[in-house]
Amino acid sequence: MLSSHDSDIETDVAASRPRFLQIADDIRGQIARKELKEHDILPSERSLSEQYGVSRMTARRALEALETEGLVYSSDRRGRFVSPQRLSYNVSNMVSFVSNAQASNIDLRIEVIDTVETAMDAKLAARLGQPEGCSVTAYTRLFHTGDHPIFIETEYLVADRFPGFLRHDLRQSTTQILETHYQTSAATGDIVIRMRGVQAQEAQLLGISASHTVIELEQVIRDADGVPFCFGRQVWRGEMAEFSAHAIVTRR
Amino acid sequence: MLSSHDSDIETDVAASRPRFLQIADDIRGQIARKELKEHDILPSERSLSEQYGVSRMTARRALEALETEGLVYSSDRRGRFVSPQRLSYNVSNMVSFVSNAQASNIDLRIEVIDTVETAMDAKLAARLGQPEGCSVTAYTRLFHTGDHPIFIETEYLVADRFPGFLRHDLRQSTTQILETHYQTSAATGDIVIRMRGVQAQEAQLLGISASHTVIELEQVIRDADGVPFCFGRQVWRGEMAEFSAHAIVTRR
DNA sequence: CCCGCCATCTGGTATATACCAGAATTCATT
DNA sequence: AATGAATTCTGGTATATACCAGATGGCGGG
Repeated sequence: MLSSHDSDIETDVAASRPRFLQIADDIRGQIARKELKEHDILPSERSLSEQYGVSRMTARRALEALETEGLVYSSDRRGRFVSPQRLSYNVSNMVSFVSNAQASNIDLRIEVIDTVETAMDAKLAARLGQPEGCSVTAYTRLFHTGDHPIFIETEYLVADRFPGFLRHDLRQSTTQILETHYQTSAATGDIVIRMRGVQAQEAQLLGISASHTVIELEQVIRDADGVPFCFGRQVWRGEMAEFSAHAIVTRR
Repeated sequence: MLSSHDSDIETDVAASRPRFLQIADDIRGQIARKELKEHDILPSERSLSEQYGVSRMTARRALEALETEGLVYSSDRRGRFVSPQRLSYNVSNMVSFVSNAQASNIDLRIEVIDTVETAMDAKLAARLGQPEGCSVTAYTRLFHTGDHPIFIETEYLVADRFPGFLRHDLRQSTTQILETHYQTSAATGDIVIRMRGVQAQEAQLLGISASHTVIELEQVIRDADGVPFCFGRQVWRGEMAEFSAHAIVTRR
C-alpha cells in the first residue's frame, strides 16, 4: 500500500544522504523515542554492520557520528551506551556547583586527582593580580555522577590568603571551606566559555577518546572588595552540561 | 649525537600513541609555530599519506582529528585550511554583537536567509510570556567574517509590538532598529549555552560537514520593565568563538 | 580576450580485511 | 564455592582499494 511510496522516498534519501548518516538517524530516532534509554548499550559495530548490510567501517562511522554529537558515549572495549541527560550549570549564580547539585538530588562524587603548592607563572599571576612567582595553592578534581565522569576542575588559590588549605578534605564544596574557615566568599566573577579539542590526559580522566571536543570554562573569582582570590578552569564533557547565565545590561 | 636518544623516544611514543595522532600532533605544532598561518592550505590527504608513509585513511584521520578540534576547517573538495582566530563574544554586555564587532574592526557580513510572520508554538509562547498562537516575527541570518561563516541566528519578536519590522534592512544590527524605530532596548537577558551536534541544514550554511558539533546559544531578551520581547537562537561554529560573562552573586 | 571543455586535483563515501588489547564470560580445575 | 585459564566479545588501529562529484586550472578554439 504505502510501501512503494516509502521505498521511493527511501531511495531518494539514499541518493542524497550518506548511508552512515541514515543509520545514525535511525539510532537517533530510537533514542528520541526512548526505545533506547540512558546508559543502555547500543548494538556493537559488528552486529550493526550485519543488521544494515554494510561494512563494519560504515557502521562504525554511524556510531562515531553519534558519539561526537554527544548522544552516545563509548567505554573502551566494552561497548557504546546512550548518554545521560545534561546537567544545568548556572554560572551567574556562583554559589557552589556542589551544593547546587546536592540540592537537586544529583549523586555527585568528587575524586581528588592532584594537589600542589607552587609558584605562579606570568599568566596566572596576571589573572590573580599578584606578582609573578608568588605562591599558589592548586588542586585538580574529577567530578562524577554515578560512575560517569562529567568534568575536571583545577583551581588556583592565592596561597598566602588561605594557609593550610590543602589540609582540608577536598571531596566537598571548596566554596564551603573558604566561607567557613577563611571568611571569604565570591562576590563577582569573570567567566569565559569555549569549545576546544580535548588533551590526552583529560581524555583519559573523562573517559572519552582523544580528538573529541570539550567545553572549557575559566573563571576568575573576586571577593566583595573586587580582589581576585581564585582562578578556576573546568573541562566538561560537552554533552553533559548546559550553561546558563543571567545578564544585566550596564550602559555607560 | 642526540639522534639515538630521539629515535628511542620516538619509538616509545610510537608504541603508545596512535600514528594518526602523531601526525596530527605534528601539524598542530606547525600551526602553533606559525609555519602554517590562518587560512593557509594544509597538505592534501594523499600527499600527507606519501609524506608520512601511511595509508590515505590514516592521513585522513589525522586531518579529521584537527578538524573536530576546530584547528582546521575543510572546504568541500577544495582542501583543508587553518582556522582563523576566535572571536570573543561578551554575553553580559548585551549591546549588539554587530556594533561591537564593527567597533573592533571585524569585517562582518550579514546574509538574510529567511523571514517569516507566523504563529507561536507552545514553547516559544512560554518563553516570550505570550498566549500560544500569538503572532510572531521571525528571521534567520547568517554571519560571516570575510567569506568565512561564523554563526546562524534566528530571532523571534513579539509581532504586535514591532509592526512592519521585516520592512527594515536586516543586514544591520537589529538592536539598532529596535532602539531607533521602536524605542525598545534590552535591559536583561536569560542565556543558555550548550554544545550539540549540528543539523544537516545548519551544517550546509556554516560550511562544515555533518556530524560535527556546534555551540548553541539561546537567549530571552527583556526590556526595562522585565517584559520579554525577543527570543534568539545562535548556532556557532564552535572553534570560531569564546563566550565571556561577568557574574554578580546575588544572595537571597 | 573570452569562453567552454577536459584533465587533474580535492575530499567524501564505502568495502574488505587484518591484527591488537582489554573486558566479559564461560568453564574446568582445585 | 573459589580460583584461574581459555574463549569470545568489544572497540581501536591500520592498510589497500574503488568509485564519485565538485573545484580548479590549463589549453585550445572562437
